Amino acid sequence: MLHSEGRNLQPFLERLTARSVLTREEQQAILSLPTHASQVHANRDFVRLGETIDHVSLIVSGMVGRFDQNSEGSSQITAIHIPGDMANLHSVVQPQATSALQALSVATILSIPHCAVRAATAQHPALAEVLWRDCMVDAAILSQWVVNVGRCPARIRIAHLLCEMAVRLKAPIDRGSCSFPFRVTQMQIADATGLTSVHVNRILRTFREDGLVDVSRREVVVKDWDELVAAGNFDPGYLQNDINPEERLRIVKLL
Amino acid sequence: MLHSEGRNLQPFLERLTARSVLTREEQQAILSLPTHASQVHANRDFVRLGETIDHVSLIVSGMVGRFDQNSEGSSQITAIHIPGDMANLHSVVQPQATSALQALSVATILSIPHCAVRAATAQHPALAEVLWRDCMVDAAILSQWVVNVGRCPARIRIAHLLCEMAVRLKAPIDRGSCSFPFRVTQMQIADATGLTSVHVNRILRTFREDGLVDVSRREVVVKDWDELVAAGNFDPGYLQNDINPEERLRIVKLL
DNA sequence: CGGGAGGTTGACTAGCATCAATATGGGTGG
DNA sequence: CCACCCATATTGATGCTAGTCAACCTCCCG
Repeated sequence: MLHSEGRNLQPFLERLTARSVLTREEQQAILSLPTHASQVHANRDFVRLGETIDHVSLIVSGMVGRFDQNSEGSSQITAIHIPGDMANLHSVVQPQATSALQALSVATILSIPHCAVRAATAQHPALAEVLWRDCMVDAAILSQWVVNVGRCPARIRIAHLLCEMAVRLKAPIDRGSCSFPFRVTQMQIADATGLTSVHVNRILRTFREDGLVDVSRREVVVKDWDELVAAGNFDPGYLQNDINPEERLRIVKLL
Repeated sequence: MLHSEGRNLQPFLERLTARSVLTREEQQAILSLPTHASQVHANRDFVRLGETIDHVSLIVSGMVGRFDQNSEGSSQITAIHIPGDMANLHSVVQPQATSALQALSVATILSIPHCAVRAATAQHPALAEVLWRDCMVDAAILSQWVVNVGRCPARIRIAHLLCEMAVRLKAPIDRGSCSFPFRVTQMQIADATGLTSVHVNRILRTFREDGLVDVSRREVVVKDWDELVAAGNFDPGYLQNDINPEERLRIVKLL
């Protein structure tokens, strides 16, 4: 447990200010939140289902999956969180976990006590709305996920996932190609898309053979971004990643 | 457009106070929200995808589906809202609709302007957290839905949907049986579960033949609740419908 | 250098989609 | 009040997508 300086919260603040307008005081309140850093290992819950927790987890490095499972025990990843994401911001208003959290590969997280977040929102009411808003973007992603899993064949589901991750990770596209680190197993892709790892493997092979994208254990190399977007029926609007400054919301009026 | 008295907001207030502690003033602020009533017809969007809206929609009677669709046009219902639900509460912080809303059969809704909701949260900061919390329950339902659609065979998906609706509608269980109004078509069930209407029809037949549950055009008659719960792997915890008063949350401190 | 997790491939199967034909029933106009 | 009509429900036949089971490979780590 290391104590960390406020600069570690900068990515989270940037996430918030990309979508909402914050005053200098509100920004300072975010940056002043107390944190302590820790490492979490892959394949081990650091938040267990049903557990009541008293802190939120900001991801600094690595990726974290939100895991649910059916009664037969087969698991489904319902969200993938990347650095800058608050993996369980919703726990501020709903402390009893309805899903488990697990790193997809080794990850660094910053824990922030609920009470600190609550104190900040009590002092700066607009922050509650900013955080609420952030949660609703996650919900929009989740909603899109239901459509993918419910109404798309495997090829589209996987292509869509790869597109979503590229956009969220802001992988720069250079002459139709891009690449980004993606340290997940095929089994984890299967859990995210509601498929089996065997089938994921076969689809990834066709992607490779078609010159669309190479997915290895450590990274994704997109060979033809436009084709991948087409293969995944991908429309990035729901990610709300490209909001112009003038469209950013301010709910409680500025003084 | 009829102007309606505050008592119409009572079901919504009850929904909120079931999970959160509100002061008398905060309760009054909810009940004083300005509304106007309207009817919406089945199979016609009353909120269109991408539209920017300036009001939220409280459902008074009937049921409303949140519709998404993939690029081939096949639609997926990502949420079913019942009377007392605010179908698009999230639009307060995210006015651009990422899903369409459509009544499943004729429904009555109360529209409430965003500005009124924002004014209420500005005056009573705790309300923002109460509303945020309500949105997060919807998100938990959505998350459960991904698991169902992604990891369960058709029989389980449909049984789970029926169980969820029974619990949310608070259908009383009498000697292992219960029934509740459910005016939806088999096609709508198919859209909710990510199946085809043909397959839904076949599964419903087996339910009838097995003496589990009768689903007609207008209502659901559960013959054997325990068996239906077993068939749907249903655990109602995620609905947070049974929170004891002492567990209700208050985030911003009471004076 | 050995072990184990994860990747790859094949053979076979099952569940659900698709297409198509017919039945039903509730709502409407005459 | 009846007849008609359209949306919905029902049923059958067939095919495809993805699951299952199983064997083997490969790479990474200790």
